[in-house]
Amino acid sequence: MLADIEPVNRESTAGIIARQLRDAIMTGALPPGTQLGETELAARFQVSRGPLREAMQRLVSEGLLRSERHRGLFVIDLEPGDVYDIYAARSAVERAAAIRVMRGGDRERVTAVLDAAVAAMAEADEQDDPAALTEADLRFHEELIEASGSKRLARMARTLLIETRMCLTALQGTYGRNAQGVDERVAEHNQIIAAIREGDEVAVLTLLEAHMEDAVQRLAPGTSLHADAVPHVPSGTPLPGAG
Amino acid sequence: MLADIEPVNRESTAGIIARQLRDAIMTGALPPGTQLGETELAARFQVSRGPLREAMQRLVSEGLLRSERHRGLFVIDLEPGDVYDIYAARSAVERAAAIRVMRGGDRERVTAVLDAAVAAMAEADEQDDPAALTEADLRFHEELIEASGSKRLARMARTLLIETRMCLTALQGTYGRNAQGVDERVAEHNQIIAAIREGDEVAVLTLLEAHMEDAVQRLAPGTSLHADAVPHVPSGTPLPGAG
DNA sequence: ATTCCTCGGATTGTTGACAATCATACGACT
DNA sequence: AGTCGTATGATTGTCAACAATCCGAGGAAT
Repeated sequence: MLADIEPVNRESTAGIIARQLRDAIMTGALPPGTQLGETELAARFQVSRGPLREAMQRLVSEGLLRSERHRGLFVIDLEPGDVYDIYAARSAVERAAAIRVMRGGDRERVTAVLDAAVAAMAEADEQDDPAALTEADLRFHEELIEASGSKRLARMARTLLIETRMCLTALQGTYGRNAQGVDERVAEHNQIIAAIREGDEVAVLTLLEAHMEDAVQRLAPGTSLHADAVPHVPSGTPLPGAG
Repeated sequence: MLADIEPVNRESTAGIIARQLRDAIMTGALPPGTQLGETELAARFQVSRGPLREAMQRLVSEGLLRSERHRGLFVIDLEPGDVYDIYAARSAVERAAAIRVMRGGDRERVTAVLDAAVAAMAEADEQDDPAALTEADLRFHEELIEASGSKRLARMARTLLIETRMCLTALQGTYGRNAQGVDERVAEHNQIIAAIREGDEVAVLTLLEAHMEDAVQRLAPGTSLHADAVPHVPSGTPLPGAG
């Protein structure tokens, strides 16, 4: 059995660094608005500035970093309108993923994986671990998209889920949204799983859309996915970034 | 009146080169499978290999280039399954964009812009200019997404439209799909515009989905968006790349 | 004839140094 | 006192050289 022994080195340095940077942004180690000093980061990664810059350019094209010439690279600021934008995009991507899963996907395997994610959510809730809860929540959606088998949906979703987590950490201090809606969230996820298991595509899509709508409501009350296109919150007021 | 005079330089070299590379890939100047020699390209852009490599890393993260360590960067090969993947993703993105346009978008302005694109299509058809026809077709969809005002949908669509054009140029020699379906295509676009003008969201979405489905049918007959998840065409058979 | 090994050219990966630009603090002038 | 101009330190942008790896040609051995 010499299966899956092909990956020898085969990952570029830029790719490795880019992944670590994504993690740092996602977890809040690099809060929105932070400038990424090249010298310092390069020293931390133990590489020179060249590979580091290449990695950062990847994140620029993903929209996670914003580039100002001769000034530096900064973690993007999430303005209120972005919350809507992110969830609208996610809604589109996850809908497409769900469709693909329902038509020809291995529904049994999918529901098993998703069940595990929801179980982890409940577990995290019992232990009052909001970080683990968020992680499990996002894993649910990540697995759903992974199950679609679409390279492009997966790539788009990766960035969107990072931004989602950025929103959550940016807003979790503002609103005390802790134990409040978790039962509801778990229930919504379970309903989606049930619909997948039963093969009811319309129900899956409906539940998924409602779930995304609820998520936006929880994060930015009054800002509906179904409201006017770009809900005109006063722009230029970035969400809280660093501590 | 000192409006919109802010953009002085403010675009990184990597950004400029990346844009040109995207164009080259889109137009087929860099066909699928082509290796991008750094020395040669750097000389052509009149820069050193540093900025060029940074630009190429952007395209890697967009999925337009594939990186093989110590071997080089290559334009991605489009396999049959990718045609389906691309159109499924486009369908999701454009659907979301259409929703946003229908809810709070300036429908009058949008329809005007889209009308212009369709007019360009008809014009190109009369003059037997398939390249211009494709360009106008893609412009239609690009404008629709632009009108949604969503940064993220626009970013995702940009890559998808490039890949769409890659598919078209890869297959246009194979199938003689020239004058055959253009009337149908123009008609479909016009129907979408009409539905937008009338404010009939359901009709817009239905027509859009049908339009994407037809597009796949025209490109890869037998491969439906609605068929089994990843239609199992024999993998490892890339679409024709270079001449 | 085929296989294996070795060597040389060519390309990629990485680095440190240099040039250009920006931000800030300080001082001069109105 | 306030504003402008200047100098200095720090950071980014760019480059050319060096190291590591890969690919193909050629030859030797079986």
